Amino acid sequence: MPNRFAVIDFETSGLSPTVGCRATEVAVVLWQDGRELDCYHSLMNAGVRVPADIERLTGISNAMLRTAPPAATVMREVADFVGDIPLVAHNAAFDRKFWDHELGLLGRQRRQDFACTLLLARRLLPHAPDHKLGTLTRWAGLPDAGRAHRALADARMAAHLLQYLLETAERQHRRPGLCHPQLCQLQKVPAGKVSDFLRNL
DNA sequence: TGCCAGGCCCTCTTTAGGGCCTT
Repeated sequence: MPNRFAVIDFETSGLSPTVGCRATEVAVVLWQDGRELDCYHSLMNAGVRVPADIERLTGISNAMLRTAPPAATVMREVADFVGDIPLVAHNAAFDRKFWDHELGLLGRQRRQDFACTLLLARRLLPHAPDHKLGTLTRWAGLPDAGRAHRALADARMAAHLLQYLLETAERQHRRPGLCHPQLCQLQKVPAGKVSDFLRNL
């Protein structure tokens, strides 16, 4: 059975759907056995205005969104693309709440858990300068995937980081090929118990 | 005009506070 992951990243109009923020761009990288198999990427028009500071951060302008496909169309496509493949994101709590919210607007529900490269990096890479996606990418010497804070580049960076984390677990703890349920368990283990947890898997 | 969230994790903690991350 191949070890497959759907690594997802949203760009949004703000930090939380609970205050009216919506997704503006989504990308999913289908990652299997250390390489990208396929990807989905689209801007999405949810009918919200992007604040100027977020326009500057992401480079996604309101003019770009006016001509983007409707959010509902994009979400149907990306949900069908992902299917029941296990999801991964950097700071998954953020992407999970937008995934759940946007699917909810379609009357659909999430079908799988999220693994989080931020939580995993805090456990497996405790000596990194910090655990921002960009910092970890540079610190670990991972490939430059393009402009940061665009969904496809960030999803590709997170996919390479996931691979680096899997290889770190293999190199440091002799645990090859951790699967998604094991990653979801590992990300909740107290930082001082990582070696014990991996040894006893 | 400026601000808005929330889960995780550490510590000067646990009857709490604040930094880290995401946009």
